[in-house]
Amino acid sequence: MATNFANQVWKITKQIPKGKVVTYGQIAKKFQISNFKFQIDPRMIGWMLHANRDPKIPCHRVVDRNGRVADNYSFGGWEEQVRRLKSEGIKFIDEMHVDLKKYQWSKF
DNA sequence: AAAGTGACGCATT
DNA sequence: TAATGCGCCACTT
Repeated sequence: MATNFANQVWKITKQIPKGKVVTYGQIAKKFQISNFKFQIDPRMIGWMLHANRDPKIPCHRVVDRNGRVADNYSFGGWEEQVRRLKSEGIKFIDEMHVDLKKYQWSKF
């Protein structure tokens, strides 16, 4: 940990505004247009967050491209992730899907 | 030091 | 429309 790559992931994740979400693909894409010469896979993004499970990082604001939360969420399962998102004002289409049209952070 | 593992995404079948 | 396969690289053991 504390690799350059991990730091970037965390940095980006921390920048996600409250009440917004981003997809793994978005983050991966950002690496492509950034300094990174490597081709970054969406998998690695989630992998980093899961492997490090740092409480300081709002990883509940990261969902997949369908707006679905991670079923293997580290801090108490996906229901905990849903609970956190709801407490930020995010509404859910169904039990596990957020409304990406409304809440996706498109600042990238 | 090497191998296994993985919160995804896209193209193809 | 749903299911399957592959790509890709850091992290853990």
